[in-house]
Amino acid sequence: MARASTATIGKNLENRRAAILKAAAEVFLEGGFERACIDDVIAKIGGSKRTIYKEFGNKENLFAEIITARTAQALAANLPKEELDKTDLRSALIAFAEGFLRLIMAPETLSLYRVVFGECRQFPMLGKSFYEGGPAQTRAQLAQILDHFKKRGDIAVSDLGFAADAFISMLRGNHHLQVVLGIRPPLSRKEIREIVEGKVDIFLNGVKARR
Amino acid sequence: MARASTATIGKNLENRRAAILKAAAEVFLEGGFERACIDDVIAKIGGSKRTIYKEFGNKENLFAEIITARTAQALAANLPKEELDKTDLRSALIAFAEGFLRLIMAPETLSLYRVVFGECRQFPMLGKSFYEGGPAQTRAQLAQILDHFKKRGDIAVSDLGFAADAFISMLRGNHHLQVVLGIRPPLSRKEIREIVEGKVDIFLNGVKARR
DNA sequence: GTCTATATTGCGATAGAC
DNA sequence: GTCTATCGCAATATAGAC
Repeated sequence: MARASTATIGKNLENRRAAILKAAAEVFLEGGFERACIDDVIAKIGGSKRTIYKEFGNKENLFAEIITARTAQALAANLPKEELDKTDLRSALIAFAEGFLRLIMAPETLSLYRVVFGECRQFPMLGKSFYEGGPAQTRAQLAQILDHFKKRGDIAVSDLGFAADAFISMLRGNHHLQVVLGIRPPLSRKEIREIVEGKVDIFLNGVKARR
Repeated sequence: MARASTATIGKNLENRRAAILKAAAEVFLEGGFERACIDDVIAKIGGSKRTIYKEFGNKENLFAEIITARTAQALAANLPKEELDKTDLRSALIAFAEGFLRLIMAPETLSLYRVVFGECRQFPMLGKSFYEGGPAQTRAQLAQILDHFKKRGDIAVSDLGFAADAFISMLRGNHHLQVVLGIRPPLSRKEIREIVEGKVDIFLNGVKARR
């Protein structure tokens, strides 16, 4: 669109590549692949389209690099490994759950969700790399935590992968759906804390009345 | 793209409008708004683009009509209302859950998910109408079911909306995520049945060992 | 059919590393 | 000074809304 006025032009190749990736991520994550345009990337950082094409070949490659990089980054920003020996099951689940909800409520994660969902049909590798880099890792981490407490005798179910799946998806909840869809703002830390306690209790004890 | 050879041309305006909506739905749900093109709609049903623009004004209106219609349709195809008096809590939840999973695993529902997620940022009303027409209805239905059994004393939690949310999102699970992302095929009826039983048991009893 | 948007390329000019 | 990446800008080509 408009020319860049005070453009940040990278001095050498490393800076340049990084600047391109950063600006392009903003453009692609805002509107998805088709709506994104190379001129808008240039408008953000200045310079020549030629450089982008020399470095990435075409629009698809640039897009793919951005999505995989973002997925990996979300992974890295993931939940801190607690010392499980010093805590109990309920506290461990609460800590895990709060970290997870904060992660999926972050604006960058939300954009990633929208774009990957919207583009996974046209770019099948996106769905795969997103799932492997994100949800699969989260599930594996939680399964480990559950395993720790199962060995202690705190957990009664046999299939921990299944239980981890159940808990994680329960945590996402309609809240996450609403936030992704843009019909309510991301949950605050306080709201997260309240929701997490309720869900952990359901996960641990169920809703059935004890007779 | 290519011309339609044996095109189904509607005789009157009603037929024509319906034919346009049907063909356009396929085009829009396959690739989202930007990738969809009016020429592809015409290629499916024949006739002139002028008719489409006369009837719907522009691409956005056509898109919006399709999405709201599809959401309403998904709602209509929703879970059958059981006679709750003749069954028990566990059976009622299983029946509800199987209906829900079959619904969200249907190809048309999956396409709707992808497109609405991908476009909700650019068309905020999409997110709202989708949520209100789909997940909100489902949640309300389940809350009613839970209320019935709570009055019977079968359920111990107080916030039934919260519990309904927890159960529904637990049902979606990573399976739904994987299917939407295209990294595994939709669950068969048999797989649904097995998964549902496990999740219902977690929802009712929790995973914690009873001491 | 008209007109705009945009991916992609071509090429001479330039600027910083050495 | 050379070298090389990048720039700036124009040109091509095609798609697609209307």
